[in-house]
Amino acid sequence: MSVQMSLLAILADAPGYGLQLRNEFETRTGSIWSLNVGQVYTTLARLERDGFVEQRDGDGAEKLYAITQAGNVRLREWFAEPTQRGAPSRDELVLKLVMSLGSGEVDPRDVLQAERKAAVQSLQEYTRLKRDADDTDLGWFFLLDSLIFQKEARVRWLDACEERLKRGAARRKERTPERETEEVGR
Amino acid sequence: MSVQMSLLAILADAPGYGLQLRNEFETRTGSIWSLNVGQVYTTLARLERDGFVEQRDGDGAEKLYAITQAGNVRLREWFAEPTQRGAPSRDELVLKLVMSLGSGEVDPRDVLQAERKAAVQSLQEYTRLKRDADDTDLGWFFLLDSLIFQKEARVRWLDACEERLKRGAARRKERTPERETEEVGR
DNA sequence: ACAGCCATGTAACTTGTTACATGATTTT
DNA sequence: AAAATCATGTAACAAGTTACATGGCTGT
Repeated sequence: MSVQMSLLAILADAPGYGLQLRNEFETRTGSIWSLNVGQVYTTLARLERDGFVEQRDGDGAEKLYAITQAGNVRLREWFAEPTQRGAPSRDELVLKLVMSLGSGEVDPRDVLQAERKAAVQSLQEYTRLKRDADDTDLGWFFLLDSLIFQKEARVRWLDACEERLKRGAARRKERTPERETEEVGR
Repeated sequence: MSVQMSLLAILADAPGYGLQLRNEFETRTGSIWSLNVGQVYTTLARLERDGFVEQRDGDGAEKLYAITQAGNVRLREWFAEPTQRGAPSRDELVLKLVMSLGSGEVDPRDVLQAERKAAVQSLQEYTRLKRDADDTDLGWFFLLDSLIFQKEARVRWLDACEERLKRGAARRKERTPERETEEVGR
């Protein structure tokens, strides 16, 4: 949905053709969310199928696309409705952790640690990007901030989980202290 | 990928059949991430195609599925690798905001506010769920915490964006104060 | 007999995604 | 002329998702 609506939003500003749209998309998102050119064409075809865009005669060989009335309505809807109403979308990391709790297959603490390492690393990367960012590019700034906020929250959550696991282990240890270092082979 | 790996993780604990897997999935995730039964079967078929699970003779009419050697390897890989390496995945809300900045079509502040309202609402919902949660169910607890942490971060981010927009508008107002309430019709 | 649940399955569709083919124009 | 770049497009696939069909078994 996101790609479709993004292209629609770009077309709402001005008609355009394939490559132009790709470039505009990458410009607006600071190239952190890249978009395969081919996908622009497949997406445009699907938007046309649904009546949200239409072709116009281009100056040269380019095929101009323009947003339709229905497309504008849809776009306004998209802007107005809050994201992700209903059930929250599945979160791969949380799923991983929850699944690792189920059995003795994998130590959940390993999952937490691997993820924490990677999270801190990308957090540094984002912070560096922000330091070098152009202050006047609001979109880029917002995007980076969002990445940073989310990653920070993730790191804090990882720490909270680890803390709780530790407390749980300690409590279990009080009762059955002799089996702590047991390891299942293979 | 997540659904496949989740089923694989469940099968790693014990062989099982379709409905059983669905139920186990929903039990582990506290039913907040529901799973259509049909999807279990399509996913199992794809896992079998890839050699990660195999069928066994069930007691009655049920078709038992079990994880294979290759499946176990894949699963361990999944647990070990941090989520989402490479480019961060596209974030619909951020995309929405960035796209709303591009033109005069939509006021970004409207986007922020619609989202903030919805975010605070679900945050309350999650907090209520956490209050009523069973303390001994670690997975459910982690899951809820993750939702809460992420939503809190989102709200803070929304506020930061709004703040920055306000500052930007004020600065613009200093220079061209007379055009503040302009609105493009249609 | 029939309502209801357990259990399996599948056809059909969506969005995202890429690898590849094709031709035109421009640069070196 | 060869290499690079612009521009369009398509075939093919993955993963998620659901609506619907089918059959068996159980309790009333």
